[in-house]
Amino acid sequence: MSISKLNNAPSFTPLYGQIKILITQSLALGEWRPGQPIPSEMDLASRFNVSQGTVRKAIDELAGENILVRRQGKGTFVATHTAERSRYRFLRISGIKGKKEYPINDVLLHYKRGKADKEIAERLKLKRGAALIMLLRATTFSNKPIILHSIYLPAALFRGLNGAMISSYPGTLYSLYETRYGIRITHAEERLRAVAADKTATDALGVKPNAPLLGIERVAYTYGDKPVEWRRSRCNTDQHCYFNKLG
Amino acid sequence: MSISKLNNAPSFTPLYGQIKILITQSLALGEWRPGQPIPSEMDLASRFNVSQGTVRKAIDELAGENILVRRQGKGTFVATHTAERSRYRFLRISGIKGKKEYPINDVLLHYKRGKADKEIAERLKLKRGAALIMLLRATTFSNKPIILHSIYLPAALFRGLNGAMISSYPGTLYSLYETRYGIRITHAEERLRAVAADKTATDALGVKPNAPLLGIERVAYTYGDKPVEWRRSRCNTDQHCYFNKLG
DNA sequence: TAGTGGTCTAGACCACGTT
DNA sequence: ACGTGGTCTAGACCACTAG
Repeated sequence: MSISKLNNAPSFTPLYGQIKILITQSLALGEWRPGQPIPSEMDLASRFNVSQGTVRKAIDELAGENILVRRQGKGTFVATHTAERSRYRFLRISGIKGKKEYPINDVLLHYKRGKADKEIAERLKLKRGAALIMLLRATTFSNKPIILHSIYLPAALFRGLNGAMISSYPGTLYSLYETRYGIRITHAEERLRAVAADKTATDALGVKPNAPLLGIERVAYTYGDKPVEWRRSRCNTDQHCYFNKLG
Repeated sequence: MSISKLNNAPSFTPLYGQIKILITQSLALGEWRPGQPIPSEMDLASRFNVSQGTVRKAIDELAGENILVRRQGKGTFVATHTAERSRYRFLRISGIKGKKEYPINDVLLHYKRGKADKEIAERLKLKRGAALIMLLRATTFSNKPIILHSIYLPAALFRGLNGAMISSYPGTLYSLYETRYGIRITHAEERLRAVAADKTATDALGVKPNAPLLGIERVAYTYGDKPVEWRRSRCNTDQHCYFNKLG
């Protein structure tokens, strides 16, 4: 009834914060899988010897971070990239006009293996020269290639991954990471700039040389702020743009 | 003790949601001013005839939306753009290298009045031809102009605003809206794309013609999703970029 | 009908800032 | 010492889903 009694010291961590950490650990260890329900609030309360209200506050925060999803009357579930709903969490580009629904697809253009240079090693917190998987991929709207992605993955985390697996997989890439490798992307950081189209981009996107493109660098993380993927994307913003809300 | 009893109907609004609306109304009407404290949770609880916990939940959400700011031991305050802390809430551009602190300033280049064309009228929910104030403004980092803003304001909301007021004001533009006109920007939506530099941009930013620039369109809102400002910005991203977190 | 999350209450106690 | 927000509890009742 009071882990907090062990914690009168300088840095005070509330009970619900400790519960949050315990729940996150169970998630990271795979005790509860994406898409599956976690135990009810009452069950967790008795398991951790706290009140339902304390568990509730921990779950509230995890739900706010899109780690868990609450469904009234049904239970609390581990968030998953498989749900169609979450497609736009990590795809902030959409069409500029009207609200037509575009069919969105991804095409794998190139697959190879290589080693981390200084920049990628820094971003992914790897050692320089660590083995990487490198993908070149295009996102199409209405079958027109709009975004070109150069994607870099630590080979150690994705053993056995190959081009055929990616091409044949029906969902998003993050859904593949989750279902095939148990790696759930929880959050990401992006840096945007305007760049001139290079040859790779003109070929893949069908734009003129030096056309202005929206350049996006992204580091994607899993539980515990562990970086898992780095990508550099270039987007043709003639008919599409990047949406953002400032709160 | 139960406004909610009036509300067994199809759409159910919890008590704390109603309290949230009441608090927001007091804010919009100026009963509590930016930077000032609102009444304590206990005071509000007795004022609204609900428990402290219900007021607490309402305030929690408003604090999550950056409408209010909690300070333990001191009270709950109306958020303000005057605080240095909030400078970066609406400025997502920063330097690319190291973590040097750049002196950031704004320069007014041009001031005029005009009428709303179709696009601006739509964005600001005005009638076509409504009176506007138009600003051309540059944001400088280390005294170098990096971002050029074309800003459009409904003249009806900013009576008497002129170039001298803006140039002599020491804080951010949103701080000026707040202190001089009682209009607090609460949130905004942005659309980003890559564009080629036009003459206005080459002159103000010192880049080559057709250089790729990051184009940002923003609609800024006050309480009740009321649009108050529209701006189109162009940013030189050679040494700076736009940061974003995806949750 | 039973089980889940969602709301609301009342009260105790803690952490923080000010007086 | 006092008042503020922050945490935690225990219990009642509501809303939603499913068998």
